[in-house]
Amino acid sequence: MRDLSAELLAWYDIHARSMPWRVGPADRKAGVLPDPYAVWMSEVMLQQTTVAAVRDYHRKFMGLWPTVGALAAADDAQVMAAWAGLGYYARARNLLKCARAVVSDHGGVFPGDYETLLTLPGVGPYTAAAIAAIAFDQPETVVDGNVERVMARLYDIHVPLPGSKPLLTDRARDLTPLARPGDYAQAVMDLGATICTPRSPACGICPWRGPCAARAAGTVAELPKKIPKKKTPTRYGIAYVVRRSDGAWLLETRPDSGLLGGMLGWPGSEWSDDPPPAPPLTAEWTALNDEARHTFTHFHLRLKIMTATVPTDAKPDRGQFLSQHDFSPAALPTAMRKVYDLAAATLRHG
DNA sequence: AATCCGTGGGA
DNA sequence: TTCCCAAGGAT
Repeated sequence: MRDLSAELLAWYDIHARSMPWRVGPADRKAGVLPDPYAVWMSEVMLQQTTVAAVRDYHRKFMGLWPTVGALAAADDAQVMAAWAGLGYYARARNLLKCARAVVSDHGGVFPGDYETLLTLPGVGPYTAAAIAAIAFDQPETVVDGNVERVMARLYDIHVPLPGSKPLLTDRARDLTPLARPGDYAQAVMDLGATICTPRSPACGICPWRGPCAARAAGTVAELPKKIPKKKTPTRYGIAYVVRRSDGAWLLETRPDSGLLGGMLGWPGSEWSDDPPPAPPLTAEWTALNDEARHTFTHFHLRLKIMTATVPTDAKPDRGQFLSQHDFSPAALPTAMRKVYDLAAATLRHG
């Protein structure tokens, strides 16, 4: 078989995407490797998340916590607030766990081998391989969504995902070169992100157009096959936005596990499959006409919003008041921020 | 093994 | 509007 990796690396030398946490192919050839901490940070943020969304967050985190030691010593709530809006909040909790494990178990230095990386919280097969290859030039094979798509097409594999993952991983591993493994890992992903895209791939300018089996078979557009997913249900709930007369907001920190775990949010009802009953007519509550709508990975959410203003000696059963000074809507996950955006207009007072 | 877990952009 | 999708991991 021809050395496909050489053709891809030649393409990468010209077309590599530039990112703040990356070291370009020219510098890498001169022996320069990126900061493992910055690479790890980028890889965790990039899990199921677009490069465009990650850029600002990566810059913010590296500015606030420039080293793994600084992050390990950070306040949990500040890290969660900084992550707000990026999604998949278990990543933020594991980010802290991982930083503290690196400090306590590895002397504050990121391990460079796949097996050890795999033991760290929030670091799975993909991320361990990515850090080992990109930050330490170890010949590990990254298999993300891009690589799965590229392999399925290159070898015209019609077995649907996720069942085909082991097969696609084997193919990807066979292609991984011993030379320039870090560049190669980034090259395959760049190819998938810019040429071998899910819709309307640019096969005409693909460095692998010659050996691509799906292109020869005319099946590129239908690959990779995937198990169809069921449609997302809708759930309903009520959010209570309570403001004290001194301007403080009533908020609660959600439990560490589950949806929006560890994040700040409004007290509210459970979210159920049935629309909530009409609110009882009382003088104290204001029911907003608009409801907050938000779509999570696996369900749509519609939240009725009830607002109230209470005196400074009010004693809430749930949550705690955050002063105007301490509260920022930017610290809320998006679903909760949407509630704030709708409620705040009715709760502006001196 | 299958399910859970966010978000924003694009077709 | 609706659906798909993006550098997955934990349970």
